Amino acid sequence: MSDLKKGLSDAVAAAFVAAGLPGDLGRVTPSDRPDLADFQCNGALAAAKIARRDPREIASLVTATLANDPRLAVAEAAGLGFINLRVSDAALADRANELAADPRVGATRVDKTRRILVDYAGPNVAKPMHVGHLRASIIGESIKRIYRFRGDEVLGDAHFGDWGYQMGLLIGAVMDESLFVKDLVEQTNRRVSPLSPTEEASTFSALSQHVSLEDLDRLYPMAAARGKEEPDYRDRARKITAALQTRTRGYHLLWRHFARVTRVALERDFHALGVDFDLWKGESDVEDLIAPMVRELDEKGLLVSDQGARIIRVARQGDKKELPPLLVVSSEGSAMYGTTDLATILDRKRSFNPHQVLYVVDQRQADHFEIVFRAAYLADYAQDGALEHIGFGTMNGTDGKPFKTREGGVLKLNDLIEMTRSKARERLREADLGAELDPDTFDATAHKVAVAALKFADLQNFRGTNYVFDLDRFSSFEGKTGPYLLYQAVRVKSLLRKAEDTSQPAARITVGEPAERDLVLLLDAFDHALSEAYDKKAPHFLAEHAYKLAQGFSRFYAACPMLSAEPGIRASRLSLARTTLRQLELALDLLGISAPDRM
RNA sequence: GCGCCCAUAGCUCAACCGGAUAGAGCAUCCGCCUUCUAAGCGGACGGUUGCAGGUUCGAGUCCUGCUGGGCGCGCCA
Repeated sequence: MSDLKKGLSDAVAAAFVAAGLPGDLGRVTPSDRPDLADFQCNGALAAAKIARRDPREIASLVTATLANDPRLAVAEAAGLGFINLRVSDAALADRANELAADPRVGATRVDKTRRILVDYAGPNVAKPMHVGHLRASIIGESIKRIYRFRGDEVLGDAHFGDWGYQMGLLIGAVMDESLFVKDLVEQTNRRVSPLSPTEEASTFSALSQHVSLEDLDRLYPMAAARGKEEPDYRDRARKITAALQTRTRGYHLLWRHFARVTRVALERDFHALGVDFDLWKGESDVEDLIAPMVRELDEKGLLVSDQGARIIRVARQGDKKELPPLLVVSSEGSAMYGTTDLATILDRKRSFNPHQVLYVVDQRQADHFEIVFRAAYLADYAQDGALEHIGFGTMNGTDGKPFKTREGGVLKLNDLIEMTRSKARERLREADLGAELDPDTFDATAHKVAVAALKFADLQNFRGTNYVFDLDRFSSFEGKTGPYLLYQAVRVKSLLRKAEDTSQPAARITVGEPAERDLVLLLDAFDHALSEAYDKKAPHFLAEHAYKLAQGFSRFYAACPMLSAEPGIRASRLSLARTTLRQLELALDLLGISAPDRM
């Protein structure tokens, strides 16, 4: 099944070929002039250039061929050589019925399934998520869903920051604070035999009594600050880190506890945001790969000694800018974050062998990824071009500077969500919506509204640009917002409930009113928006579509009464409304947004 | 200093390999609830697409230069 755009493009292409011109000139796009046409083709203008002929003449030639096409009510040459196409109501109705019968509501699949790994969010042990994690989570989740829905085999990996110096800092800080933990860890450190599973379980349970996520939240910033100030404190943390890396039992056990409590809380928070990962591969998971990897890189002749460190040079002839090398081993003998990234690429090649890895990470890391990717290609850990950095802009406050709280601190993600949720509750009460809902449902609804507000505000912008985060604007819930989209979905649901004919077999859709035409044309444009979002790794194409669809529905809703219409019209319109709802909810789902039943 | 990104309506953002009259939302103003949820719908106002050149029948889009802003530039991640 293909959309009208594609079907008409084929027809126009054939007409160009019949006129002795290249078929790819037949590309059809939605019309810039809805008053004149539904679709247009500008190929005659381009043809005029290459064939040195009059564009109007070519356009007339093409439209003459198209005159017999039963799908077209109008095919005419206009202006300088535009080809204007208007689809017949019957063809539009056919397309609408096709969509109504399609479980995917018009969305096609990719021709060839690939294995795709999406690396996004990147939460850290013991560090609460802040607004900076929001974009990565939102965009990454949507890209993951879009790729999966289009037919690829996709894994989403949280890329958990669970290793390194900060772990040493934290272990030290926790032991300072709790004598119990200190004793437990030191005792375990001295053990020669591994703990049995039952011993492990009871130790974890004991640790849970003494070290909570709140403790970690509180201790980490303190420890990080002391590490900067006090050399002794820093040295101890380094020693603990080294001991952790050699699996010293007590440290390792405590570290596993950190990772556990953090991950449980993070998964809960992510899930509330509609963000779920298939993998929680941590930096620690590739720790064992690093030493052999370094040996192998050395054998491949890629490692170079420089200023006491071991590096891979990645600069190429013709680079505009001289890229720094990848630092594989520091002069102190430790692995750098680029080393871990490289080892992760190797690990993924072995475990999943992805055709493509998408790194949904802040744009500022562009150089870093370029360096790591080049090193990976040199080492043959990935096929040239298989690694792609999907950069996004920073989230700024209304002053245009990176988002900060009023006190100048970093806003925790949970606080942000709670602020949005409370605005949503307030707004629901004001509008006297959801008054009949029980308290639990009311809260769940407010939560959905809040998530929609946050996510849509982000996803309506192209990911590459910075954007201004303005909670007041987002939570006003008027205009182009997530709640608007939910509201339209809820209106359809309410309508269908009232119609009480959800069990009735889908009625034949007919098209007559302008609002009906426009709505069907919008429904038809879904696959294109989805493909664009897929190809460009840019969910905003889909967000834009969802918004236009909601808007189109709202116009239709205002212009075309359903429940009071005569039976044939009523059934047709209800079927159209139902199809719209399905596509709208599908698009929202691909954005990571879900609509309540009532609000 | 070198490099990357950005600059579109008062504000926040779109614009499908270069095409007709550059579109939405907010804000402002005017209309529309005895009928399906007014978080809605219709309408008005609002633009020399940062500046200057160039390529082209045609440029927000491509090229060059400039101005202004953001970011990055090996032993933190």
